[in-house]
Amino acid sequence: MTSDVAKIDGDTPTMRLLALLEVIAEKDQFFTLQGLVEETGLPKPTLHRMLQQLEAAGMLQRDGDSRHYGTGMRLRRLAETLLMNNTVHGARHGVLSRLVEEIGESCNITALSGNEVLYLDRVETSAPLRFYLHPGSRVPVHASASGKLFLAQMPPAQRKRLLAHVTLERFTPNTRADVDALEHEIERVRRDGYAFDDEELLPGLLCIAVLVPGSKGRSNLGIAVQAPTMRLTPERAREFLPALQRAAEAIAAIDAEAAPGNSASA
Amino acid sequence: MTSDVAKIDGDTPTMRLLALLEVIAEKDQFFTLQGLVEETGLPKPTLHRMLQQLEAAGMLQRDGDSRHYGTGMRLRRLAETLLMNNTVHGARHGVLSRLVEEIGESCNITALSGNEVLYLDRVETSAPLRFYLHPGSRVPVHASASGKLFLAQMPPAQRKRLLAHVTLERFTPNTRADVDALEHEIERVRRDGYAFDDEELLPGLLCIAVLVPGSKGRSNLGIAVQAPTMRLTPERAREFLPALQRAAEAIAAIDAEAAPGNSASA
DNA sequence: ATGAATATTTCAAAAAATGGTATGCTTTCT
DNA sequence: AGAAAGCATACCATTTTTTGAAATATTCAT
Repeated sequence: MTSDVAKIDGDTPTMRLLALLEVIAEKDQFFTLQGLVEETGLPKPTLHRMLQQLEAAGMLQRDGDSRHYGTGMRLRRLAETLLMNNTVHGARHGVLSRLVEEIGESCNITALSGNEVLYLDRVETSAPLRFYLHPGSRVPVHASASGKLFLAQMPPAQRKRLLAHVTLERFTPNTRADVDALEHEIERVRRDGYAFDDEELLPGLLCIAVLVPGSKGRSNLGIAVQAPTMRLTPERAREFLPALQRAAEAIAAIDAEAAPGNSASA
Repeated sequence: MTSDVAKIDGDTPTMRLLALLEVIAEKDQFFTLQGLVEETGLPKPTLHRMLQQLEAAGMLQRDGDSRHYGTGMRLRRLAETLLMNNTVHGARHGVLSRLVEEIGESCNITALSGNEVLYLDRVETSAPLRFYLHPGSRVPVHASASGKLFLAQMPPAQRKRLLAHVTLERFTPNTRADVDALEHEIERVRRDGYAFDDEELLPGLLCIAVLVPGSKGRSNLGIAVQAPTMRLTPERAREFLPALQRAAEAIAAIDAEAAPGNSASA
């Protein structure tokens, strides 16, 4: 038989529950306890209890007396409510779309998450030649434009601590793979206010990024343009900076507006 | 500011988590730990742990070193997947099929996701000439009938924020590509209770949509008919309204079929 | 700098989840 | 109809997680 199963192996009950919800969300028809047991590899009594709880909570619904489960109204309403109120993400996405339209290359919004740079959102250019990097993926701090920006604005102690736990892997000849080269580069980034990734992660990929201004000078968001070196040179990339900066400020404005307790209006 | 809050008092960790997700889903702004403490009445360390776990799972996302949380990509994807798949073989799909059979044109169910309209489900007419639009695709809010309905029922502040960050791209001469024209149209839509898309997105495509009634007057679901202008005029489209409305109510009824006598024991 | 507000860690007690095994209910095969 | 098989549900000792008050650390405002 097919082994394309999606075994669940959460470390904690919470993780298991979330993973289970994801499995259930994929279902386009009613499902059974037994089916889930086979699909997830979880013990039957455990799964039974989880489904029972979800049903009691109104998140699932059983098809009559039968043994078929489907999504419940509460779960559907949860999903709808979530998407409906998700205006911050929508607004950010809009800014990103506009930026891509203006400069004609793929752009993304990044955040520092742990020791890595996380792609929060991305809009692709319509040009046929392009790198495919999905939102949700992660790249190392030392080999990405956004990562170097995050490092540059960090207090030295914090940067040192972070770098101590990171392997400076060399991906290409351009990668800043030792601390001295990286610190030197970071110094430059701090002075300039923007960062390049000039084929430091992937050969042929050029990236320029700026920080999204945060509430107190510190920010965890970056915005970046990525393009093949075939189409984009560092010189021309620098011409994108005003547009990038404008987009960054737009995103900062959105976030400030959406942050309760900030000294803005109420 | 007194106790109109939605205290959480789950009996079990699972219940608490689900209730927490619901509270979070309601947020259209970033939120803080402290804010949730006050809103839910849960002890701070407990809540802190829950948020930490959700963040580690990618369900939430923290805005910098700051203390603001927002929804994470995984949570949004979960919601979208759920809404997408939930309909394909479900009762909603049946309603849609019947509607298509009754009026003879392609119909779809839509939802607002972020700042775009998401096609949840679609049933094609059997007529040979037809626009091919798949479920899962997205269209801009300002150039679709459903999108205008969603905008029309939104609180003005939320609509303003959404529109502020959307490019009102002009797809055709009919596109409402500036805010004034759009707001005027939205006013009309709110009055009428239905919306047209009269070749505003694609030349030759006419669309009429109504909202699926939601629980509190607000809904995130729309249902729409789409047809080539060769076959359908706005006048004739209006004749579909009773059938559309009936279908919308049928879908609302399906979604509401959670029996009220199911309060948790315990 | 100082104090106030907030986030995070700690830890022992309490609660819940776990899953092998046992039991009971339904369907299906002969 | 009866028997066998498949599946859902109950049981419960053990393991694991959660809990939340108090303590500590951090950040923010003045």
